[in-house]
Amino acid sequence: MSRANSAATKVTDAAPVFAALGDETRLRLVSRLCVEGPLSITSLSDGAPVTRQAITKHLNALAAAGLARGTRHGRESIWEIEPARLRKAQGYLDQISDQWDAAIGRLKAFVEEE
Amino acid sequence: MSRANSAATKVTDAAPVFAALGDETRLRLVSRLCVEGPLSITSLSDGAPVTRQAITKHLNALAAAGLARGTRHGRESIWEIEPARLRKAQGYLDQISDQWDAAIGRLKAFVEEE
DNA sequence: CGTATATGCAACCCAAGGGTTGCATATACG
DNA sequence: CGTATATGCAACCCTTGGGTTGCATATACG
Repeated sequence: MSRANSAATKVTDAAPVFAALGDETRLRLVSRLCVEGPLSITSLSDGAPVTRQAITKHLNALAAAGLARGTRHGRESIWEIEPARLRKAQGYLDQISDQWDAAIGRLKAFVEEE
Repeated sequence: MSRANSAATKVTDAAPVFAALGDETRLRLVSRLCVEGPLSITSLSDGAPVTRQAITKHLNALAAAGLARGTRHGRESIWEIEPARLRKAQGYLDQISDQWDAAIGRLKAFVEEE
């Protein structure tokens, strides 16, 4: 089942990425940025149940995890998704489920061997 | 790119799952359970840099996220992975990256239309 | 039955994280 | 130039979460 699974990174490296995705507000930001493309901070704050400052903090958290990137254009800073890290997160989950598949395979082989 | 993507769940539902995976200790537990199969708490604690109680807490956190399940056998409780949730987490990431792909597609179409 | 092993429960500690308010700063625009 | 808009910075609050220690409980085993 594993998709093109390039990096053979240590699985535990994924923790910060998952942690970044593990917040509803941030996940919603990621989703919006994916769907609507690059947006300014105020745009992202519109309709959000929290303050603009909170949004800023979350964006910085996403940036720290390498999931998003913001650049200043004039008086507003535009944020966009960093797709590479998203792919990498998928790779991590694939690694884990591959391990699980392999374990199932070994178990089945062991049982049938009896 | 999207794999067999069954559930059309709200993306934000994924947050608790990612949050559960967003801790190095827990991610290591998940990995070990995938590779080595069902294990007892003390087995999982052996070699870990933290206390058995800490491991127990993390296992309960994984259980709360639906990622693992423990059943008591005699005097020890054996923990195993709940693969369904793992698949679901993959589905979430697929949803997000699909959205991103779609956005790219639209952008490209828009540019070429000019 | 007595002891060692495997967990569970509970209280407690402390740092991190999400959220807010208030104010400063910088850029667009008439 | 003056004003409105878009952000940045910093201090502060409070809850959550990871981790620990101490003790109770239950089961395997000689």
